[in-house]
This record gives sequence, C-alpha cells and structure tokens, in this order.
Amino acid sequence: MAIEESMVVKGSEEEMNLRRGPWTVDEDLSLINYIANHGEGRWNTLAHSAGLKRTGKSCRLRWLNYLRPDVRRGDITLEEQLLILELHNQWGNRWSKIAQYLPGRTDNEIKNYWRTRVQKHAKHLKCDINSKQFKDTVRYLWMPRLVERIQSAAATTTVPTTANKSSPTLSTTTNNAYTYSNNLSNNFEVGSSSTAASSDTFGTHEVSPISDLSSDYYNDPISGNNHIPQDYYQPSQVNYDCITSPYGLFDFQAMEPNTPWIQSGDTPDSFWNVDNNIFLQQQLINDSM
DNA sequence: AAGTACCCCAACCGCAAGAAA
DNA sequence: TTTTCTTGCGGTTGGGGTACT
Repeated sequence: MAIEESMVVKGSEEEMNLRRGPWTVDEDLSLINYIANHGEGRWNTLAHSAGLKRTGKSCRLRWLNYLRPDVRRGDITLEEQLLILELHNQWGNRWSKIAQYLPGRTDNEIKNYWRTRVQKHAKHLKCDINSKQFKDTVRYLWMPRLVERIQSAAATTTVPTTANKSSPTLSTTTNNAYTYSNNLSNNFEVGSSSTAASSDTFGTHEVSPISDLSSDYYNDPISGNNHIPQDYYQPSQVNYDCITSPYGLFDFQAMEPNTPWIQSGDTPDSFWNVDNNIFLQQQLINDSM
C-alpha cells in the first residue's frame, strides 16, 4: 500500500513537473530575485509564483542553507568548534538552537559538522558518542585543547585591544579561568593578560571542573540573558604538569615532543589523528581496569 | 591510469507543532 | 472544534571530490 501511495505522490509531482536534486544557477537566481522583490515566507506560493518547479520546502531549504546573504561559508573555526561542543553538551541535538549562537551558520552545517567530525572521533575511540566517557573526553581534553589553540593563534596574530562588547572575547582572568564574553559571533580575541598561553609545547595543564564562571560567559541572543555553564574547566595555575580528567592523569611531558597533538598550527581535524586516538583509547582502557 | 574506499555536504524525507480556514 | 496548510526540525541519503592502493 505504501508503495502505491508513494507512486501516487510521485505521479502528482510528475504531473506538476517538480524538479529534484541539485539547484541550477537559473533556479537560484529566480529564487533570489523573487525574494528580493517579494520577501520570503509562504513557500509553496512563492515557489509557484517564482516559476520554480520545486516544492516550497525545497525553496525554503535552499534559501536558508545556501542563498541567504548572511550565510557564512568555509571551515568551522576553532572558536565555533568550541562553541558547538559546549552548546551540544547543554542541549544535545538541538541544531537550530545551537545555530542561533553561531551567526551565519546553519543548523544543517552544524549538524553535518557534528556527524562527520565529532561522531567520527567517537567511532575511532570506540566509544558511544553519548557515553559519559566520550563527553568527558571532549570536555576535559578536546575543549581545553581548543582553548589553548585559540589563544596561541590569537597571541601570534592579534594585538590586544580594549574590550569590544559586540564581539566575543576569550580572556584570561586573574585566576586564569578562561572565560567568554559577548554575543558569540566568531572573532575571539585574547585579552591583554600576559598569561595567555602561547607555548608551542602545549605543556601541561591541570584542568579541573569549575562551578562558577564569570557571569559574562555569554549572552543569549534570544532572551538577552547571560548564561553560565554548569561546569566547565579552568587551568588552576599558570604552569601545569599534567592534565587530569575523570579517567586519569595525562602526562604530556612524558609524551614524545613531536606528538602531533602538542604541536601548534595543526588543522581543526588533525588534533584527532591516529596517535591521539591510540593514546586516548589507552587511557580509556586503563580507566576501565 | 584505473579502481576502490572514504569523506563531506547539499538536499530530501518524515514528523510535529502552530496557524489559518 | 475540526481540518487543512505551512513551517521548522532532526535524521538520513546520495553524489561529487579526494585519497589511497
């Protein structure tokens, strides 16, 4: 019966000559021009009025995910990765909600990032992406590492500036807690503190959960309220000897100096390479013993 | 050079909620 | 109040590109 029904649907679509698959340049231009003149919304009507042989749904998706002028393209930045990890930790697969905090990024793009990058690493680590182990690995290893890299990159490229309330700021407070401030767009800056990490050695950071953070962690773009993460991480001192996680001690000084993940300048993906995975797998095995 | 495997991402699908008739 | 339509969301798929053998 289901097959017959789908054939009916397909038949009606064929009657209307509805197109599917990749959009052509002409279709894009038609959609852009129509929306420029008439605005968006009422997608089924729009599709018909614009002379597009597409469903309203398809038009809406094409516009929101690709043609909108404010859609950002290109790699997900380190700051965006960090934000995605944190927000996903809070809300799970609420992609549209997460996307609200990453201006110009679509829920589809974030979802794709999560599925292709993050889930891949969980798979390599042979642990469930929803498991506490993986979540803690993200929280206590991946996220601090991202913060480190953001600071390193910023320290070598950015002249410290006075606080810009309209842009996000990654700063080091007097007690070296990493904090965010702002409306979460995509340009982190390092505060003027000279303690901002910039060492290529990655070195050794003791990371511990914190129960309180600067109240300017971030602002909800919808409600305008400040959000404070439930628990996060902070280096507890300036020079650290090791990273701790709920699963044990991570002694970076004992690692080979050329271990990829302690090098700077790696790409967003290269952090999770084979060596890292082997290392983390070993930690997980040890912890379970 | 050819074949295969893998990755990424645009697009589609089904469902649910809300709005309109 | 019920039905129909529209919109939005999250999950899934398939094609193109790239890396590897």
